[in-house]
Amino acid sequence: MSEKLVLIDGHSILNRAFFGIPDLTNSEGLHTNAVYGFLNILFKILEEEQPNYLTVAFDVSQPTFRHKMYAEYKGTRKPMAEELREQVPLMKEMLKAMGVTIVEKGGYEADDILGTIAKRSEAEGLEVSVVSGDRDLLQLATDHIKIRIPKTKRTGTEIEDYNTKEVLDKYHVTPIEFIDVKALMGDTSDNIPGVPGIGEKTATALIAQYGSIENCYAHVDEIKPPRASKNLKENYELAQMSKTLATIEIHADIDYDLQSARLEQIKDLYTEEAYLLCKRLEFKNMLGRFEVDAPKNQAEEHFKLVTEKKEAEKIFAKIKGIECAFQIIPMEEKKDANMDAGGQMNLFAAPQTNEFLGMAVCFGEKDTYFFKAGEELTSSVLSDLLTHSEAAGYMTLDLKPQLGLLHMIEQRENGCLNQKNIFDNVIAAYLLNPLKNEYPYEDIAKDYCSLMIPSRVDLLGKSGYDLAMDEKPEGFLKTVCFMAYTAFSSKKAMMEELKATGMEQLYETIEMPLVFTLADMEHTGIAIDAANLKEYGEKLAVRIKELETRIYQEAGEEFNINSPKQLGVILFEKLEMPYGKKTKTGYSTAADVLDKLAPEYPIVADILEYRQLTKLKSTYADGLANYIKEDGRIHTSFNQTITVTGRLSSTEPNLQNIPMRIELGRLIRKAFLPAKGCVFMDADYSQIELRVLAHMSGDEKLIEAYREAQDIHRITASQVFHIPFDEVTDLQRRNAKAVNFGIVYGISSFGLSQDLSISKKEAAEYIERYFETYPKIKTFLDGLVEDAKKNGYVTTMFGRRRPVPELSSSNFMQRSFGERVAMNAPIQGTAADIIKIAMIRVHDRLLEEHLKSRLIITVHDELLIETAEDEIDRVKEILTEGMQQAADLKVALAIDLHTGKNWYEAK
DNA sequence: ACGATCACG
DNA sequence: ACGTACGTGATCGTT
Repeated sequence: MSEKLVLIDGHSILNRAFFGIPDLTNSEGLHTNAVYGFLNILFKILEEEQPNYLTVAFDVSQPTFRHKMYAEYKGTRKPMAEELREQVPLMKEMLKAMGVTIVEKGGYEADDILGTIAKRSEAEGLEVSVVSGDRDLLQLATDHIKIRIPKTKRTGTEIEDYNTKEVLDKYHVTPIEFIDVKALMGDTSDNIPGVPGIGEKTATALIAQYGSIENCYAHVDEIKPPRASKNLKENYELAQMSKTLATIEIHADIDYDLQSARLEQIKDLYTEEAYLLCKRLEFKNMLGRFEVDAPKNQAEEHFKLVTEKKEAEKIFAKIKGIECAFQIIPMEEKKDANMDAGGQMNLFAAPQTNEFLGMAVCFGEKDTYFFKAGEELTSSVLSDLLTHSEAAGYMTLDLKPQLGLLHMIEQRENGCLNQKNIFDNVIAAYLLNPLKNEYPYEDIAKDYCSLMIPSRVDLLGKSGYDLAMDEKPEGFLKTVCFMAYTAFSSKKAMMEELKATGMEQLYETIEMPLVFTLADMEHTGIAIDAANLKEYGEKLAVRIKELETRIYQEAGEEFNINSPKQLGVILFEKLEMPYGKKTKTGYSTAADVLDKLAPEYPIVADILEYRQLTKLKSTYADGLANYIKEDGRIHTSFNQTITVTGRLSSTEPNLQNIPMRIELGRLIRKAFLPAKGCVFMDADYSQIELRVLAHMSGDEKLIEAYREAQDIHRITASQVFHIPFDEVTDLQRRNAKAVNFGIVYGISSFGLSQDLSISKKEAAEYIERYFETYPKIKTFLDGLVEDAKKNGYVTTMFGRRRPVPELSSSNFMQRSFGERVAMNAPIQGTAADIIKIAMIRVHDRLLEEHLKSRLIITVHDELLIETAEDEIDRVKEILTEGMQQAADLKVALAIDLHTGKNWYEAK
């Protein structure tokens, strides 16, 4: 069998990948989508073809001969998008790292290089595949040269293949004739002028009949229709030039050594260099290909396993007076002491004494230990050893879940390990770059120590830690040791970076203390009346059943109402309702679309109610019940490193989106109860974001407005529309309120017009009047966008940063998004900073005064305290003062405070 | 795994 | 001409 060569049109495939794959950016801000897409196509082709040779051709950036000819004819090509341009050198670097032969030569386009190499190689008896996104290359197709055109589809990449036969079938001309077709019809994207008035149809017909442009002219008077004949006669030179432009050079003067392009096996591409580059570009799922080749890290040689208590004590004694990193992996599910795997009682099982599987400790380049929890050296013993080790300072990755295991919940101190001397590298990494979704240890090691270390997935695969401990003890040990090693090694650089970016204070006085506050809140949890929840769910079920029956009747058939796809077909095809919007996948059935149809079609109103009720039942009534623990309470997780603005988020379950706006949903809050002898005390900031805006912009009129009126939206309306306060209509107030919201979101006339159902022009007028009334707000917001453009980030009052990479995008939509983000982030972020300060103060105060009351929930601008009945007055003072004095603004930080015997009443 | 939808601030 | 308000998470259906 003959040998195989794969030739790739570098720029063309890069280009295709760039437009086919949504924007990807690594944490350095490098755009990487094109490189990523290119590699995917490359690997797919290689795996399919298993070629013996591989070569990639690139254009050189200077204008080429063919290009120049056309440039004289009509301007120049459109410049390449910046996000793509920066990926060209990156792509070449990647290919070089993989040892792939790259051919490029000034004066030639990639087409010419591909054509020349393809023809030469064919002559030498090879099977050639040319991979390109460009149909121009079809002229090269023969029985031994296959043109492969990848298409990015939703289902993945599909490749169209063309040999002579496929070209004939699809275009009704031979590959050589294809040149002439192209020359006649022209191609704007390829800068081929073509003959005016001749399109694809005529060109194909002419060439199919006459075989070439030259022969067309030989018979030009026979040609029909006469219009085509006339056009041809008048544009002879243009046709000639087009043909030259369309013809790919196959005798280019290039040096190409086939043997140096040899590829023994695909695995040869997975070099260490390429691995490192993939890591840098953060192509995580690409790394799987490199399995065996992950380079070893020096530190790994010094990881030691310790199981003896005596030895452990000796090692912990060494930590005194120096810094030490520790890392515990909590058990994913607490194993019940007396149950066996099947959940049966097992009276003979040893009692479960270990709360965690082991602890890694690192206090030097050559001192990383893994202490495996066992019978004598229990997790509790390990905790004590650590907390009494008298280190000068500690570091760890993701402290919060470890605090309980170290017996530090609700205790401000435990031995010498106290909250003042712990550094959490993940929290620091989040502050330094809040854009990432996760902060795995290998990223921290890479970003702050330039260390390349194997990731958890490299070492353990995708299995959970618990399983890994049993199945891959080696990998488990290494993972935890690498985490401690990373925490130890990166602290210094991270601390310096925090100082350099002005976030040291934010880190030390807000984020770190908050870790302890949140741990306490999660630990306390909130009580739920399961019976109440169940009853509520049953009530919903009855009504849902009714609605279901009616909807099926009205539709004339049964279908899945929860499927937007099926619902779309029923409403817009079967029942022929006018559809408003469309989504990528079909008709939109979103609430705002259905709202407009509801008055006319009873079925739509029923569907809306059905949606509402099933949402309440599945997410809240049934959903929350699954999270009730043995203590009758729900313990949510407050995540501190998720949002880009500095807010917290809540998961498993999310207690920050419990229904409120609609009465029926709001009733769920009656199932949230205070402990016996307690009431709920709930306080929320009144328009904190608008107040922050007033302060940060320094706009006197808005500040003044806050000093005198309770109803800020009404006074805004009065000032913007120049009417007396008492004469503001409800509509005017509603409009003013929408504008106030819009301002905080980074206003756009389109967004406001959508919200108020008015024209874009009217919305623009509102905004203009608003800015006339409060001129400093406009100056402030414009300044934020300017800052963001200049620095690449914006900051909150307390120094929190939000990078805004979208502002440098060449895409209008992305850039506009960047502008809105630049306006919103400092406001939303400052509000988040403020409530965090309040939380810490309130929480700490409750502990200092040894009160029984506990802070248990936060919802962005709201705090909920489970308050002992005999402490109500004092807690009210603490909460009020804690929230109002959290920041010193030019306007007061007003709060609304309520108490009640459940969350419904307290809010 | 991802999009559509909808709950909250 | 482009085509959107800012920030989240859970559930469901579809791929």
